[in-house]
Amino acid sequence: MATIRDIASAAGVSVTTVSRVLNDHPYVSEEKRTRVKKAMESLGYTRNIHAVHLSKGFSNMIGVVLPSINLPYFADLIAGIAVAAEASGIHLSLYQTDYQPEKEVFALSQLQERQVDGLIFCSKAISDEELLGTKGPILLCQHADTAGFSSISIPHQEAFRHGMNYLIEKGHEKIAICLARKKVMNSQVRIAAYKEALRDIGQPYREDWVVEKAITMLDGKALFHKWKKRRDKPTALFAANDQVSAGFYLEAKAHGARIPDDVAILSIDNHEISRLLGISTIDIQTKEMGKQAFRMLEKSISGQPPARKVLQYRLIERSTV
Amino acid sequence: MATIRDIASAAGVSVTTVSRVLNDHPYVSEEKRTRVKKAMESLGYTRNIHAVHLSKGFSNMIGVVLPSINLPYFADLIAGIAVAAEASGIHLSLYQTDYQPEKEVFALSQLQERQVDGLIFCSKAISDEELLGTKGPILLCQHADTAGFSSISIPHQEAFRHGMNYLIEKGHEKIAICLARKKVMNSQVRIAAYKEALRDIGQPYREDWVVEKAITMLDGKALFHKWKKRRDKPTALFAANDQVSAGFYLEAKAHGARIPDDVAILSIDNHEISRLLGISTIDIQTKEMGKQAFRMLEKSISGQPPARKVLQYRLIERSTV
DNA sequence: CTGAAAGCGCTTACAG
DNA sequence: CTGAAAGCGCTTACAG
Repeated sequence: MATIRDIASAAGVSVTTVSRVLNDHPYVSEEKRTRVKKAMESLGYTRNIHAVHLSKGFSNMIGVVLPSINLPYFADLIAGIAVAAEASGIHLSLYQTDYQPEKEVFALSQLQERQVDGLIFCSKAISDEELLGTKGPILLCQHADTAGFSSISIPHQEAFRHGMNYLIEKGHEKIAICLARKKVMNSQVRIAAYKEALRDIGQPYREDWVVEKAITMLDGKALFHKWKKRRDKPTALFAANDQVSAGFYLEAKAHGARIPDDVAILSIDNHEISRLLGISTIDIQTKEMGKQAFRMLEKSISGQPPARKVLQYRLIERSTV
Repeated sequence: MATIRDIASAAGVSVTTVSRVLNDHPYVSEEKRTRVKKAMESLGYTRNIHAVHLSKGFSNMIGVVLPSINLPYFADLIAGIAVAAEASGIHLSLYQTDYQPEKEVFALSQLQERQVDGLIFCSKAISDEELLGTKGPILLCQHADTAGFSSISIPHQEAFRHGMNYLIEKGHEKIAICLARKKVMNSQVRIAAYKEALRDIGQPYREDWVVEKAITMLDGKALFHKWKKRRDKPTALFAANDQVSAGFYLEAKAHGARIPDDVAILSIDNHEISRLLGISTIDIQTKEMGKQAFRMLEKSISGQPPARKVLQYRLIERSTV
């Protein structure tokens, strides 16, 4: 492998000059520039980026931490991040955690080691303190209790409450909800909003009406059968993601249930599937959040102080409520 | 930032010893090892990975080149790659190309610069020659005409032909097909299989029965309306992906069309949605291909010669044909 | 078990 | 416009 030293001697210039040519610096005579370019050409030179990184102290690469890119929400989020990163010439390194805290800690260590210039946490299992404990630019795509790092989020509690109110206005009092994972923060605030809404209309909180691990369409499908078997049926289902409501909806239709008469469906996401099926949902601008997340991280990297941003949600009425 | 030099002097040992501790080398006395660890602890030492990379000459990172991670097929593929990479302690860097050749060329340049130790092309727009022209381990998840780099693929032509035969056996002669992008190789071989099958049953090839840019569920939905308006209707639709057939199917159902009586539907992928809707499809083991792709690339990186692998497909009969 | 020293391949003040 | 030299922070024969 040819190095800039080889190029320098082949072109009869100093390594400094070669470096200048490489970095499009001005102050290189046309003549030397061409000589250097020719030498690079004939020796098949390619820069060793690791040396550049070591020398410069950064890598133009950021890390994206997420449970799995195989879930529509995260796929959207990362698509947004990717668009913005691309525009800035920054590359993405992926850290799939599968919700395991130690994987998140690992990503943090990569930041410490300067493998990446910054980290976007699309979701997290570790505590805010652990995030704070590591120096380096971090952005969280989720509500943060602590200051000290940047965050961007949707007011999930308000949004969920809004959805509940909407269902209540439409005459529902017996409402079941579906969440992905109870322990994660977004679920916690949704449960809080749920309880609050029930209290307001004087309905009891029923543990068995809070369904967990509802993630895929197949989960939604299974849910329909559980719903059907109940004696005391909820009249509305509020799902934390469109996949679940789509599965439920399709299975319900297949078994002759009337939506929304037999059971109303509302969900969160506004993915293509909800549009296609006409499912009412709450749009949470996931891709846009990804874009803005990147830009905020970029600012942190360039030394600006932590910031917080909250995006707006929007209830989209279709035909399932 | 503390360096190993700082640690060395704080612990009263040489940098060599510090490096040995860092890399879990044997041949370090317990006593020095503890002294070094203490020093690292108290100085808050974190290794600079760029120096390691420069020194070692590799980065334990591979690049994955794909049009967009936002498409189910690629999401599956990368999920498979990620699982296998994780198991080997290798990290993933993403290159989203949006089908632009120059983005692929860029990924190639990253390989040259040793940013990544190898590259997996999940799909490609550039020619085999361009791939061959760059040294370094490359794996293509697609049929390769040329030897010189590794590849893993599904026999798409055979699979498509198999699907055509299946439809024909079921009595269909008027078959329309849907593809994502005509220019890509997979589409080309599918069109070839399509023509061949038509020739065998003495049907003319009709350009207007080859639908392009069919990618999402919404595309499928729109397609149903186009189908409905035709006088001379195909009796079967063979779509290159489950999303399209799902959109078509759902819209057909919504408008009272009978499947498969009015129009049969077959697709390729075997994603969750096809299972949910009972759509007949051809399973192409996308995730498994991702896993194996990684392992093959790993072998190339460790110096083994290029290899080719072909995976099997499987037609899954459900209720739409 | 230990360390001095060379090397990985760039960038960047500094001096001219 | 140009170059000699120091520096980025590790790893790794080599010699002991």
